[in-house]
Amino acid sequence: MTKLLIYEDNPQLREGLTMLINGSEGFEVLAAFKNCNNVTEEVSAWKPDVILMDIDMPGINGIEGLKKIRQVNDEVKVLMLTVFDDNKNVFQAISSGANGYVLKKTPPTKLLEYIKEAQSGGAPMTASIATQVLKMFSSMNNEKGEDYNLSDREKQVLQFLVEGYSYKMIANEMFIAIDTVRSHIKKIYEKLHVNSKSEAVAKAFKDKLV
Amino acid sequence: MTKLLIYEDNPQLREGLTMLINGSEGFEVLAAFKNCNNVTEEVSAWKPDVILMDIDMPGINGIEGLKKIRQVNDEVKVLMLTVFDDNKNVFQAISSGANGYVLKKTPPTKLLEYIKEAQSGGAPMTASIATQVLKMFSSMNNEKGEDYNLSDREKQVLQFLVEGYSYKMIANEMFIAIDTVRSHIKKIYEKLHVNSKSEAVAKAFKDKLV
DNA sequence: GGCAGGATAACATATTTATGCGGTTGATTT
DNA sequence: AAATCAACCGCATAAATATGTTATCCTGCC
Repeated sequence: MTKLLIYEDNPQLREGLTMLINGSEGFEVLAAFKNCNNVTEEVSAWKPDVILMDIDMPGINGIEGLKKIRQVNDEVKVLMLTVFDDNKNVFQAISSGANGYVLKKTPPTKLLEYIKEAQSGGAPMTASIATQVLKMFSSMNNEKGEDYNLSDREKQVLQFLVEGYSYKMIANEMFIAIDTVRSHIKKIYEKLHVNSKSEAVAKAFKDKLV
Repeated sequence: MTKLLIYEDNPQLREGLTMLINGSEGFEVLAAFKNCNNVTEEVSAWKPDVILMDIDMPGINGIEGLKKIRQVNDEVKVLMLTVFDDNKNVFQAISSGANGYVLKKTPPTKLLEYIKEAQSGGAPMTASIATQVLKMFSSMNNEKGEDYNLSDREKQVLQFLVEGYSYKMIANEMFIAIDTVRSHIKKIYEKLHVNSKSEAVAKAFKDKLV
């Protein structure tokens, strides 16, 4: 038996969801609320398996509600419900620990599937949402432009620079003379087209060499 | 009619997939290949709607195959097939432009659904994969952990440091004495708990202060 | 009115860094 | 056998950086 809580400000939809789910084999709605004012206490008291959370609610919205829940409970599965596949909300919800993200227009049978999927550890998403997630993901990955072909040793040295080591410390760590460290670093600067330690560090971060 | 290409090195699975899909209403396998050696030409020649791409193949693997495809075609939907939900591969595939990612053990009817979903612009993912994607997503968004409450002026100075400016240059840019720059930087180091320029720069990148 | 804190500035000093030059060794390629 | 190149090391010097102490001015706050 899958036990649910529902948070949805629209009375019709709230009733509709409750009826639908209670009328289905293996599901039970413990309670349905019209706002998140007492979400922390309610979740603690009812101990549901899955929570349906509307995103667009007056007062405490769904994202904030989700955050409140996650402060006290990392186990319960939270399925976000929304009308639009709005980029910003999707991102926020996901990074706040939502387990799934589905549009309200999802057909009833599909919704029940999604709930089951969420409960069993999946991450149900409406197709349009999933696509967005992948897009965001791939857009933030700059596939490390240049290579600069640093030698192995030079890469090691750069690594130490990034970690804030001085020449002396690097020499110690690598069991070589400080002058050799200098040589390596000079070479690194040439290859990276920079002329100071901090520029090299910045470039290492920007170009994801580290 | 959904037209497909299949890339799969295992002969049994390749045949099995082909039979399954050709035996289903509305699907047609244009061709099935055992490696990606000529993937670019093949895709250009056959113009499929969807490509099923095995990840683990000898020679050119599925990820590299995908990249080759994306060099010449951004439209075709590519569905990655894999045995394991291996973290590294998932990330690579997604950021290389895969449209979906499903496990080989997916039941036939489900697979056909996924193909349809991919074709219509969705992003079909096996539950375990979707969960991983969400995890990666939320872990990489550490919404600027600390604040260090740098003053406005200090933030400006840090910005210049990150961009590789020397004290002298910063003094010039900000119309203040070099000793004042020193003062600011000393304060910044205290607040960031570091004691060198490059450490400050590294921290600025890590904590997304810039 | 006093107090805290940010922004400004000067002075001194030790350390680190950047850059130049030179060199040896050993592995790989041609 | 000659050439190339990464890795190693030394010396010298100028510039930049790190650290300390001190002090003024202004603004917001109780």
